[in-house]
Amino acid sequence: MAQISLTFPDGTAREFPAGTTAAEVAEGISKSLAKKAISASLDGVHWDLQWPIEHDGAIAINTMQDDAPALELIRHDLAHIMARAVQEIWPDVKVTIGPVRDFGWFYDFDRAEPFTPEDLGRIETRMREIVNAREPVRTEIWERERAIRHYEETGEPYKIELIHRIPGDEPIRMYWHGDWQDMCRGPHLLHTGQVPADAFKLMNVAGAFWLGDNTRPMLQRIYGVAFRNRNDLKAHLTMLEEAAKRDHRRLGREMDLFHFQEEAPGQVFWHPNGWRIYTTLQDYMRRRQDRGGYVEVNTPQVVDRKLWEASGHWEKYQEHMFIVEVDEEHAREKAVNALKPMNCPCHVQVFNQGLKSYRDLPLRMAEFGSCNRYEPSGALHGIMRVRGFTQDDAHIFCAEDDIEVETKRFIEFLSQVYSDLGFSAFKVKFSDRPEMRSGSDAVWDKAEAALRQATQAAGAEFELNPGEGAFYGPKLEFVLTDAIGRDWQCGTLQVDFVLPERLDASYIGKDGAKHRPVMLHRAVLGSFERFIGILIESHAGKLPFWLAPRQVVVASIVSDADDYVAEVTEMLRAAGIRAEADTRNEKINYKVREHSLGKVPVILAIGQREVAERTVSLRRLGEKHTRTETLDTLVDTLTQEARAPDMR
RNA sequence: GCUGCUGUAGCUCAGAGGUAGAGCACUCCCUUGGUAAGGGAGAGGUCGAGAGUUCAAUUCUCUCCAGCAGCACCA
Repeated sequence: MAQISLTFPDGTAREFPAGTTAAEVAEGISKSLAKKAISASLDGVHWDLQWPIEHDGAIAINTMQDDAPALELIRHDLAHIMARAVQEIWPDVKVTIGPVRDFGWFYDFDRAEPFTPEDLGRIETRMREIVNAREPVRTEIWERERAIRHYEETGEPYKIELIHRIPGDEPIRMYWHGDWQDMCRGPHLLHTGQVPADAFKLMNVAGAFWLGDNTRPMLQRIYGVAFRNRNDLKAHLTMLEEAAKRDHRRLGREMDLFHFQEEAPGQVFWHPNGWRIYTTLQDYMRRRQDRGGYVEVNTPQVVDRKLWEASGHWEKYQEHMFIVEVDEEHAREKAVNALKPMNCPCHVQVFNQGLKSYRDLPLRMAEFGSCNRYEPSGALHGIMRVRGFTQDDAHIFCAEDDIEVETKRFIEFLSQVYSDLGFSAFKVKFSDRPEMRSGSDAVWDKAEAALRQATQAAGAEFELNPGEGAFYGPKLEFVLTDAIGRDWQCGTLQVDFVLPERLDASYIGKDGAKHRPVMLHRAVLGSFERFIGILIESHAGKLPFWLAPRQVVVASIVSDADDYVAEVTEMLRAAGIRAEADTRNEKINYKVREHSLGKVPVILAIGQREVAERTVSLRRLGEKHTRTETLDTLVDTLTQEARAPDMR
């Protein structure tokens, strides 16, 4: 029999007969290791202990101490165990797929009746029984035809469809958890008892389209989370509770920032406190932009459909625009307008006024552009995804040769802003051509190459997001994360050779001839609404002093201090601090609690002592101790802190 | 938009086929209290909207609207 050589992590190598399983390799090292083994890593591939090894390679045996493989196996085996439990309870349920994801797994089922919360309890109980029964897991490779015949007999149409989607050269692998069979790539554990019985939990049920395709049937997806031990599970559940407290929708109410109501779904009613954040952020952005070489414009809200037809948006996004029909008595035809869903076509109109020369380029045209989009009802989410919003939008009209330097310049600009606002880490995604698109393949080749090259030149690391580009060009997405780990696109940079063509933008080059400019669509915050949502969640409402809507509350301890409280408040206001007096007939404990919950960064308490000494007792949000300060130092420190990062 | 769930006072929630309750918040009174809830009294609801069943609907049924979770979408 042929021999193979396996190298272990410590560098030693040993010979084994070809076809030896990873379990046998572990056995060969030591009995105790074999007992603890859960899987192997073979040349970086996660390898089932039951799989035979046919070639030389580097091998490591994994135990439950190895985080990544342990969690993957626990979660993946639980997906199968859950599906088995479901089919044991309801034999007519059809199974589909069940991958590992985030902190657990999900499995999609086809069942006529909805799963109820009580059903989840039943499933979970049955799962525990299966785990405690320590049933063996075994695996086989099957002929494609045999697998199809099997699923025809057992009535599993989704599995048959999956088989047809597996490339012809890939083996069809079957797994059994006890007697229950599922087609699966693996790897898996050796028996169900290796899954910790007290470290998983079924979370919720939701609909999900089969194969992610909204023209296919909707299945029921059950989500679960699982960890290596009970404490990790508990920690995760606690984390979710904490995250819920940071939800911007909740904090928006508690801090009195904004509200929504039925009459304007997806549109924000900003309250004074919330609007303060908004305008402070906008003032900051405007200063940054002014200094970043942008010019600011403002363009119409209601624009004739002809412009949207010309830009190509009408064809692709008509369904998602707010249409405004104007029925003029004497007009021969109804005028059909749309609320602008984005600003770019209008910016081209500004660009097109008068002849432009190459000397005018690059022209960086910015607008705090209010847009309206009829977003699908299911997409709305607090102020993060809305139907009315304002972008910190800009279009850079430039020559093709400028793309690289402008991209680099933009990434630097964005990084500066993000770091000012407390986001040092963010993801970058590169999205290339989608199926539905404008422009020839040659133009797309050019645009993608230019953006890719420029991004690499700027030293930005990105992950690829295939097919996710805008219809007119490839894009970079700058992604931030909310309180419970959901990603949101904020900044973006899009290279566009299409719109200038469609809307006939041109400039006179050095050679005296007409040329097409390239447009770079870009936003840093994305929308003020979404970005403020992210800001609130990432700070848990405790915004930095310069952004806090209410910066200081001056609270009286006794009513004899009221006049002095008014004096201090007035003094702070005169210095540009957002200060309020609280002279209500309440105890200081009460006032401290209320304003702490309201996330006011500084509370000044004033009693007889402070009045007599002309000082204040200063308490910062989240801190227990207080300190006494004179009025001069107070105004000094606070005005310092109130300065925006770009003014320091 | 799709699947499921939810909608009762400003907020968080309880409730039952016979036209409603708590805590907090609010108003007033007492209290002048030193850093996360002092005491008392009062006011506050077309039970999301419409239709149906019923002697009677906030409660049951249907439709619509909005919200939540996920999916799909995101120029």
